[in-house]
Amino acid sequence: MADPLTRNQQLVLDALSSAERPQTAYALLDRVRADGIKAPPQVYRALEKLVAEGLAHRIESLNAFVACCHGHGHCAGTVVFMICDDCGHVDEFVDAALSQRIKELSLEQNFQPNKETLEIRGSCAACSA
Amino acid sequence: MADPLTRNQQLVLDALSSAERPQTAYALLDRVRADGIKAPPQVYRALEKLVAEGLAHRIESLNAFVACCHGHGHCAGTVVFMICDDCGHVDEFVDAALSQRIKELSLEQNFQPNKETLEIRGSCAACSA
DNA sequence: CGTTGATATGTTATATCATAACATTTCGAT
DNA sequence: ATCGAAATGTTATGATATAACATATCAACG
Repeated sequence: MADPLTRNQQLVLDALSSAERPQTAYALLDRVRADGIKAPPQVYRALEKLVAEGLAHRIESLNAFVACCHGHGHCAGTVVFMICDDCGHVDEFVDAALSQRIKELSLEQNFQPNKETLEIRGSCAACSA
Repeated sequence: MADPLTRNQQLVLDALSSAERPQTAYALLDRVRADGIKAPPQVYRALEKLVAEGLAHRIESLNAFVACCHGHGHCAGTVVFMICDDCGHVDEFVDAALSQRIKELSLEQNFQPNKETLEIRGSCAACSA
């Protein structure tokens, strides 16, 4: 089910996990160059696997990636990202009511959902205080 | 409030409105070249204004744009896009319950939302039948 | 009018994000 | 040991987006 990570995948995941904020593929490349990774495809391939395994998420509105805060496996429901445009911090939630309403909406439309993206941009509690 | 559109803005909006599917900025550029628009910044500027006015939306997960199906002004609540990955069709909704839950979630976190992105990718009724 | 200031436009160049294509290596299963 | 699948390395290029600056348009004011 969850394949063990290869060297490159682990390096990219470590770089992502140790970052405070979402990282673009090229920012990650800079962080793993010292480990011998030299070109974008190597990073994108690792990210593809990490995202498929649920260990990382792509933030569409930033063209960047974050490590999944749950550390392993897939989340049960639609993942909500709250993204602070001031400090860059991202919080990740799953809300049952929200997930349920999205499922209902899809059903009403006879739409077969495959992947949902929900990103809230704004100011976090600390920055808007 | 709603400024009248300039020539370039109107050209880009027309190109977007007459398209069946989301259009990238470069696809739009191809569609308005005959009208004398020659370079990406001209398209991106027009799009920026159209999105600000609520006449168009950016689909983050596609890096593409659609004309707002309501034709004018801003939508009351979080806009939900259902995007068919088979035929490319996009439907746009606003759902009160969903919008309300997103507002509540933000409040719970003391997060000041500025912009929400909710995109559901999958197969539409026609394509999944 | 004619000037002025704000906004839009035109243009070039370049930054940033992402993948195609193909050669090589690694490694588990037989 | 060999074979095949998967991962990796590498080069090149495609696709998306914006910086920077020059020019033009146009409404408001004296």
